[in-house]
Amino acid sequence: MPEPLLRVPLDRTSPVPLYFQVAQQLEHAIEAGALPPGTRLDNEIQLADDYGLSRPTMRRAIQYLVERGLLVRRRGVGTQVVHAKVKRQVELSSLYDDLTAAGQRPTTQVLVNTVVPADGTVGTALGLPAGTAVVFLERLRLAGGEPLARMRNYLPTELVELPTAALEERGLYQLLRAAGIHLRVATQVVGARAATATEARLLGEARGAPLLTMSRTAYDDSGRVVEFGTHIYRASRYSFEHTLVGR
Amino acid sequence: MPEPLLRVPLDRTSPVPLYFQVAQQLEHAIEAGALPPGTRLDNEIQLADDYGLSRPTMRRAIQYLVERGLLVRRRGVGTQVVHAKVKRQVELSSLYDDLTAAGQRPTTQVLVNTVVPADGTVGTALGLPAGTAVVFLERLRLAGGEPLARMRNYLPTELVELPTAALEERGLYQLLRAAGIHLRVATQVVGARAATATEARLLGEARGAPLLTMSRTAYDDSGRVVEFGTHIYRASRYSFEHTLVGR
DNA sequence: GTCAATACTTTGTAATGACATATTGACGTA
DNA sequence: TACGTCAATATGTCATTACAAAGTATTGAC
Repeated sequence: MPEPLLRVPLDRTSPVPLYFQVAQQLEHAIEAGALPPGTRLDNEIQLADDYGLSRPTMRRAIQYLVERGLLVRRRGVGTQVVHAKVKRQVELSSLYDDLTAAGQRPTTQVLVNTVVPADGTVGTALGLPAGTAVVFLERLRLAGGEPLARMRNYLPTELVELPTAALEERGLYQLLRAAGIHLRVATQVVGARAATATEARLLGEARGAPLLTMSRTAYDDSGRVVEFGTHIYRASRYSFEHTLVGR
Repeated sequence: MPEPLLRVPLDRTSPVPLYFQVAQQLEHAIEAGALPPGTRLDNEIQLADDYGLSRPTMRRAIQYLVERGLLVRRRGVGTQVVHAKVKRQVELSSLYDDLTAAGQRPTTQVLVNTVVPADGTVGTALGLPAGTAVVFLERLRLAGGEPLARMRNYLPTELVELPTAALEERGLYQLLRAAGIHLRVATQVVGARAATATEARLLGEARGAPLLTMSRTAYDDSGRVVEFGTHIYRASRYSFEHTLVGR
């Protein structure tokens, strides 16, 4: 199958790496339907030649798309398009970011912003002895005027200043980033349970209504625990969606 | 910080790639605590030299661990250990595999194994016109003798033979793999809702009890839809756990 | 005509060399 | 002392080359 892709020439003066330029061009071609699922790409030597690149650079571009689930490669066979559109890799993002990306314009009510002694669960999650003072946030997140989630976060006190006004304007992760804290890894658990009376009232659901629960521990560049959160979402208005890539 | 790691020499005759051997050694050292979070590794040139490898190979080993969230690199600074233990990357696995890996010994009851016409939802998910005949499976998964999930799967008829006896012995994904079908990409949505009376009875929960829901569309090597499933899990006994890696 | 050995294609792994760029810290000067 | 500059250090990008291994197709023998 020939590839008469009209290609934008690469910009070697750009700070954007060549492999990334190529990967993006391919990704656009796939998303635009120019390379429908099942298409076999030329072999990497040929492609490298077409683009005027070396084979490692071309491989790197292809590898990037393989890892994102757009392409599949098999030795002796070739490279094929698997999937036209990837929702977005599971990534370390916040609810605020997700909603903003979806054009939802989220708002936040800060219910609690104080310092409390850590209980056992919070202590172990943050790697601090129980009883240590930690920042405790409780926030209500709304989208389109409707309550969506109640979020509870615990952070080490010395980490960053979090004024309530700022938290009503921006997401927690945005504020952390602005403070030069780079989140790198997180472990999270997603489950479900029934709403208590208080939770139901807050979220505008019936008592006993099913809620999605998510608890997350997020780590820094340097391995420090930055944040531990336990959140509840209205199951009627929210779900977690992502793309998995195998092998 | 020096690195007097006692290293197993690399096996150049092994079919296991050198970069992977190195990555595993580092991973073990990190998990064993020999390289606690925050440790700065030697620079990659030094490391390559220590192992007797070229820089690209050493880079590849490090890169692998960076992508899994164990290490962090910053240009001009160096490579640091972030996190000692990674739960397990979010991967394209089946409930059966997950339970087996956790040592739970799952069992399966096949409730329905038949061919039905696809309704609208199933049709669009599988990319077939509504009304097309598709294989319909309904299975009850138990762990430790207790019901855990009810799973409904829809598959194209021509894909593979799925005898009920085989489905009681093995997981669906195992059977697909055995038939030479390589799952590559999947998109899934995790939510929650209340159990209907029938569902509650089947799973041994009270009516209205919160359930975790997961629907997944899984794709082949070549981009074909292999399977569409809508599953419900007892929230009291199951949750989704994974590690996210940022940036 | 069938089956097995072989050749070819394509990706996978690895080494070597070169230059670019971000970061830190030290040094020197105002 | 404060600030800017520069050097040292580390990772990031890219090219070139060679060989290994897997999968497919072809060819040849029986």
